[in-house]
Amino acid sequence: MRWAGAGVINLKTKSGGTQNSGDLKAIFHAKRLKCTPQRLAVLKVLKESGAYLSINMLDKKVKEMLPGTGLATVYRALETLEELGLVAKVHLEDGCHSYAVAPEGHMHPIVCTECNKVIDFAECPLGELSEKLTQDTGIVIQNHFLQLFGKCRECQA
Amino acid sequence: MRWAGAGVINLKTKSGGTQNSGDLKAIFHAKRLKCTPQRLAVLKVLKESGAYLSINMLDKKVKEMLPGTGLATVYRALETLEELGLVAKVHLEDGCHSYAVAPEGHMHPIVCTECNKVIDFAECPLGELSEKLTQDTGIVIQNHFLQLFGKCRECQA
DNA sequence: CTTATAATTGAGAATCTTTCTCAATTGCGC
DNA sequence: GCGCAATTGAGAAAGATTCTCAATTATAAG
Repeated sequence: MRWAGAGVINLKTKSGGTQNSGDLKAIFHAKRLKCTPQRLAVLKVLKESGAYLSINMLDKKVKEMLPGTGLATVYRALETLEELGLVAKVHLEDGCHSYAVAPEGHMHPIVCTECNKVIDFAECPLGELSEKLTQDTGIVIQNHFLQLFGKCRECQA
Repeated sequence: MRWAGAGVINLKTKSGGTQNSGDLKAIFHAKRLKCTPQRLAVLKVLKESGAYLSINMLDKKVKEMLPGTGLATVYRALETLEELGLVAKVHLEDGCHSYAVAPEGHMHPIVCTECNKVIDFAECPLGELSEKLTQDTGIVIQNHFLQLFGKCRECQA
């Protein structure tokens, strides 16, 4: 079994957005989705972690927070939360999918290769570049995917 | 079954590097790896495609070129070719892994979201940004992953 | 050109990941 | 509270990837 996030506990690097429970309800209800304890638990685990967590790590932590939660529900919750823009999915280098709380605004993550902690930054260099590339190549750039990898302060020790 | 590369045939957008058969042999032998027809077939399929191909598409095309080749061998060949830096693995948005010939030098791909054709560009904006981010955050940036998505000229019609 | 050897392969089994099915449950508008 | 549609849990099913092992093969050495 492969999983990311081993040993990552409550780094709280990300604020995880500023929605309070009422905001969240509204976000769900706006799309006729129910605000269920399972979905909230998945989001809470991600918020408290501040790191990219793999499905398996998430499943484990969600079961601790809300015993009885099924793996399929974790998958479904992540799908829903991603559609709502509340969590972001990434592809770690080993091919394992992981998830983190989605940052607010247009940001990109720096992922610590040791502890999977995430720090987002806003200086996206792709706006200008995209225009230039469109001019040069004729390709209409629609989207981009950018992640940086590095070693965070704590893990440099 | 999901697969990328549907209907992508011989776009020849990428040169696929300049190794001739002798160079390739040397590359393999330098790491005590054998230059087998299966490995060459996988590389050839990718070179002739110029697009990101999923495992299943690759398997299909390799079997056409070299009947009898097993799926496990395609997986193993890709692993080997990736270690040698000859092919690049990507994560398409649906989570499906795909592979393309690795570009020469430091480049990033623009992937057409319609046909999966790949065009690489060299204007990587992350050198300076990485330094700045390291100064700002203390994180030592080691690596980055960048892909652009768009619609190529042909697919805009 | 043989031969010996270690790397590689094919086939299917095994494992892991993700999705699906369906009856039972539960949030939420009324 | 009631009723209904959305959601859940559990396990089955499907899909993706890796493993096992006997048979084959590329390669270096003679």
